[in-house]
Amino acid sequence: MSDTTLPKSYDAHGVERRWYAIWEENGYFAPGGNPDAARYCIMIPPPNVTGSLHMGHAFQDTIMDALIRRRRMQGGRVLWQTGTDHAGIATQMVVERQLEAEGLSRHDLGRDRFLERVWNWKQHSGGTIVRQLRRLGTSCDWTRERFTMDPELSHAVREAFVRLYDEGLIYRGKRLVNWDPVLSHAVREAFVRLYDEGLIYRGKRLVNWDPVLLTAVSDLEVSAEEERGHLWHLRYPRADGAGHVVVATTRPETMLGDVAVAVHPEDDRYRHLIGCMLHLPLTGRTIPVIADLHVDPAFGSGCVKITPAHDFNDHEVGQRHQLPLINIFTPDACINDQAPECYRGLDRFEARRRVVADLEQQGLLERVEEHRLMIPRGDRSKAVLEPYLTDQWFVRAAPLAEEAIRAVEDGRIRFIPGNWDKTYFEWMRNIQDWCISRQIWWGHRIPAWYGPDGHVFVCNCEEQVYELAAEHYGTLVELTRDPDVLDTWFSSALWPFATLGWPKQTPELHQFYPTDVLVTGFDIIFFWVARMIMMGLKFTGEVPFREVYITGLVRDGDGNKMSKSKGNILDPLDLIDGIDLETLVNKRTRDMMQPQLAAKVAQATRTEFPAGIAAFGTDALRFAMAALAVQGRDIKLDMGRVEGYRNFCNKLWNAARFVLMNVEGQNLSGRIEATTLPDRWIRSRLQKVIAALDNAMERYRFDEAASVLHRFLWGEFCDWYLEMVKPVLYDAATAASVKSTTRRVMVDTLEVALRLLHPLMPFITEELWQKVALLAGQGGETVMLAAWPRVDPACEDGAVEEEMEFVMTLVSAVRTVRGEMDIPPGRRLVLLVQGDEQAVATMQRHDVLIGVLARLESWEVLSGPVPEGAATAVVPGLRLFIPLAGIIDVASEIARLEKSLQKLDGDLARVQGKLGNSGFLANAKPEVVAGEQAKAREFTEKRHGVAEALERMQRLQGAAC
RNA sequence: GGGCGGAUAGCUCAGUUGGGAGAGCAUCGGCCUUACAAGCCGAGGGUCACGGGUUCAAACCCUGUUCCGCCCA
Repeated sequence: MSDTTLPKSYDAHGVERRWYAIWEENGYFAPGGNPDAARYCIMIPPPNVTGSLHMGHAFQDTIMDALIRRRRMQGGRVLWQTGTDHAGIATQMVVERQLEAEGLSRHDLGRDRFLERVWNWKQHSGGTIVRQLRRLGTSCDWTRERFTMDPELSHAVREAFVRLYDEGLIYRGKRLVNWDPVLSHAVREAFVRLYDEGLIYRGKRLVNWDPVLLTAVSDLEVSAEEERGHLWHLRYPRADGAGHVVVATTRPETMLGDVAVAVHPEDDRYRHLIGCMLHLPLTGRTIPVIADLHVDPAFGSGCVKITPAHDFNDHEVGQRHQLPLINIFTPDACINDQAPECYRGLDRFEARRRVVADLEQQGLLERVEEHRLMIPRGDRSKAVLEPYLTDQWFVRAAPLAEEAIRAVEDGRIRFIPGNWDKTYFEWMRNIQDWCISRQIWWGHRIPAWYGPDGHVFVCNCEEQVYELAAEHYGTLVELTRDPDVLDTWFSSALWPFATLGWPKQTPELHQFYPTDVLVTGFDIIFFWVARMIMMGLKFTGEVPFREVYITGLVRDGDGNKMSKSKGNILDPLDLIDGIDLETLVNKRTRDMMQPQLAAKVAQATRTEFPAGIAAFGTDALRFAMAALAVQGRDIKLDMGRVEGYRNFCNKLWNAARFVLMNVEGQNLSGRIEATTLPDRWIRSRLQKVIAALDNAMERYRFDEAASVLHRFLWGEFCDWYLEMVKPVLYDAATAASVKSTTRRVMVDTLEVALRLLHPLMPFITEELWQKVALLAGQGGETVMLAAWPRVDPACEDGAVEEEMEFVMTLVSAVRTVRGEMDIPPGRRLVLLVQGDEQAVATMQRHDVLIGVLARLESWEVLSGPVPEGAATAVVPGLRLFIPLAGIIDVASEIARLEKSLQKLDGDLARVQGKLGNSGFLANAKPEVVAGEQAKAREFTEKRHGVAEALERMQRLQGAAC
């Protein structure tokens, strides 16, 4: 047999590398079990190919892996589908940055060669994250790994697009988007009402536009933070010459695109102006004063300039009043030809200065105030976004949302914790159309072509589209393909079924769809979860998952969100492998968006981690994640906890070492007949642990699961059971059969515990299980596929647990006296007892056990008077006296007893108060009353013992004086 | 402005249909007791944010207030 002598402490690193490779090579991650076994499937939220592992992954993937491993051990046919997301903008920017370093732009290469570069990059450097994921021990089926740009998935995406378009659910339209002038493409959620039928459509709407990247961007890619700005108060003269009105704005340059001034219809200051015309300064145009309820009379002057082409609110006002749209910006946010000549070509910020200066010169600038406001910036480019009017493709979301709302209402999908359904309903019931086009190159190109007259052909297949066109025009024509690509979330929305082969009706799709649970953060309920539900229902008729477990965010030790700019990011791998301070500081200050913060970040890092971070190992990190996974709450990462669980790993390691030392080479054959109290006790406790663990896992209470296991293994198995085993095994007088049984119980309990712990701590449990399983009579290649333990009611024994409780209470009482008297553990004590026969008999039964654990010289029933200078303790049924003449510090013993008495008096008063209350006796449940009565007896008995001991001590003190 | 969540030991957090306030870390004291000093044995420490109500009984249920966080407008 293999060498079972274990090193003295657990070395996570070597163990982790070794076992993961073996698991993966042996195909343990693929769905096994027999064909009709219970199915279980989880879809991993596909991480971004350009991404790297962060704490959120460590947290969520730990939870998914624990769920998956447990189901697998239960014999289910289990699939954890994995893969990565192509992350349009992020990936395109990575490659564009590389090109920039070579002095090239994507336009120099052209679309095809650029895409080649991206694929090349993906091939060689992409997917770092899937390698990192393996370090967490995630048991996903890597043979089925998918990428959202795989040919099969692309096919699914086009198929979905065409079907939605054919049903009128996709349209093209102009909308105001948040335009990132750096990114140059339209932000997803445009704030426009549905006024058309058809689920996908194309049109001009306002979207969030990145004027640097020259694309629309989605709300997810926008981060608005409060920044310092100004509020300019401008005067617009009345056309009739009777004075002026004052409007307040944070973006004065947009006045060039104003088409009206709005006031609240009830505002007495301005009611008379409604319908009146104003001169729009600098432009020579005349605009009306209109009344609109959206105006807040309390903000600024109470008059609002309306610029429908450049503001989401104004856009809605404009629609209500049929106002024209005047777009004054080019895509890169310079002033265009719609504005007076002198401003054309100016960058928006330069234009702002010029407009303000010109107004001031004309006496039309009333005043300027300091003002704090939320400025939306593109996540990628950091450019200030502009709401911008562009042609985009949209999905009509409302019709899709109806069924998606119903699915949650009728319980086909359940959120955990449950109150997230409120957030979901709130959003779904006010859902806006989804802008799905992006003006970049990396992504799924929109399957739409335009004929010479602009007619649109939407088709899944390029050959077919020419046939369609030929049919339409009666002759072959040239077609131009739409240059835009789809929002990455469009393909993500199809992930649960596209990865299983849809639109083909594959066996996997039938077996594993709908999936069982989605584990994800609340921050993407809107962007991903809701859309998967809509698309799943639309295309498969079924929900994509039955439960959604929503996790909190992992925050740093101070409760701050982890972010690169704050420099408080922790890499899970650094907790696993450890990292020295300098490397950590470098890592945190490298490639910062705002390099001026580097010094501050470095300083904070040095303060928080003066010695760097120790290596805790994967299992410790995972266990900490589970222990901290409290529902409905963010997680403040407590390094002390992680360290504590590393210690737990070591504790477990040494417990196993001890067991192996005592079991190896011994005869372990024969049936288990748990004869000794500790044996019967630990087996009974084990059943309770199995039940509690199952219960916790079914309720997604990973914190409870972790604490049940921790308490049992450390607090019961190690602290009590293994200590109690020693006298049995080391005493030459113990019968061989008893020793043999104890060895069996010891190794069996450990083996079962390892299986229970495996979903949370896969590595150390595998390493130890390999050494322990055979000794415990368990076969099998890996703990991964060992059977999940079941409760054996025959092993449960309440009487045994009670008896053990008594022994433990007694031992603890002696230890407390020892501790408080500062008596070294090495010194053996004499114990005298006085009490009822039953308690004495129990003591006698466990004579050796008590003697060893309490470190007694001897014990006997007291006959005659209590010896002078004895410390006293009282346990149920017994008074304990420990003669300490000459050692005992009378004063401190008196203090100790007085304190004990005081506490007992308090307890007693409370209990007797209840029992003296007729209301309590009449209304409380009988078992509660009985419980209080028992407590009263116990406290009274104990109080007598303590009071007498106190008197004796006081006499002794008096005699000494 | 609307919605959701939080406030319990020095810190991070549990507390399951209302019935003697818990864990880990930190602190203090005693220990190298032959698995483990990443350990062992003890101890101290809380007006459960604040006010009112329901109840025999409230950390828990209702209500109001304060403070903090997040989402939406």
